Amino acid sequence: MQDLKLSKRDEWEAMGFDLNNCPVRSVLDHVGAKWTVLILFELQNGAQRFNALGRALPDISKRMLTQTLRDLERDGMVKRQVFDTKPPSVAYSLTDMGQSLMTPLLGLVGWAEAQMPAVQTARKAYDEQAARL
Amino acid sequence: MQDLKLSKRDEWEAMGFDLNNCPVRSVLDHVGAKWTVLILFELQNGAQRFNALGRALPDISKRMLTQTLRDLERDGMVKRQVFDTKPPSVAYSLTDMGQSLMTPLLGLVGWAEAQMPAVQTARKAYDEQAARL
DNA sequence: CAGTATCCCAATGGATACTG
DNA sequence: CAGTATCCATTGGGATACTG
Repeated sequence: MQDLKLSKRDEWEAMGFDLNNCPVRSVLDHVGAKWTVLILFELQNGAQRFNALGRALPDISKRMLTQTLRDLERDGMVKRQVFDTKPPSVAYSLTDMGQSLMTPLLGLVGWAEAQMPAVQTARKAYDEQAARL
Repeated sequence: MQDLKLSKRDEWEAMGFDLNNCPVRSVLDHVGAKWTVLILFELQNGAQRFNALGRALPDISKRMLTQTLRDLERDGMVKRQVFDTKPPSVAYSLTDMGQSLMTPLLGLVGWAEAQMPAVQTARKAYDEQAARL
């Protein structure tokens, strides 16, 4: 109980908690990224090749497709498999971890879809109120 | 079955789906924002005043605290209540919708905490592999 | 096919100073 | 106390062109 007077910031620092290197944040960042969730959902249908993914996603550039896939691969959500054919062929698929992420992610997305009418109502009310000033 | 040949992009457009105005994305954006989740968790402890929130959060600026709270208020997650005292006093609290978001959000955060060791292992392996090239 | 390499712009968010 | 107002650095991400 020696930290009774510490602020939350100090507590966190004492625990080695660092916002800029927070594991939870690194996952939330995936969710916040523009294409990650779309790619994850697409990969749920099974392994997909690079260009197939690109075609399935609305308006994603090769640049962002590569980058997002690399980020997911680095964190162990996606597996990249190169086949030594020519022309080259590369397949992307969900790892077990990536697959297990889908459960909480679907929870969040489901909530978002369910609440969407309420959100839009709230937003409209807020904006109209703001416009009146 | 007339859309058998349509790409996913075309399907989505046909359904009026627009990435830049997608309700699901607008929720995911909250999750991806730097301070939202921290604020939401803090508000779970009950209503909090502006400066109290600021003190509870590690290194958030007034600017970002205001902005994040406004974003949440606009979407109906947070309620802002002004007391006409002087000096002025303002209390922020979770709405029912905001409270109901905590369930799927806790699911995601819990998953992130549980997977964090695996993520760090994957990341280290990936980085070492990359360094070897 | 499956990427890289560049360039560039818009948005995010931090620092600081000021206010009713 | 609870904010605004400004300015500025970093980042995210789109467009385009090129490559093994």
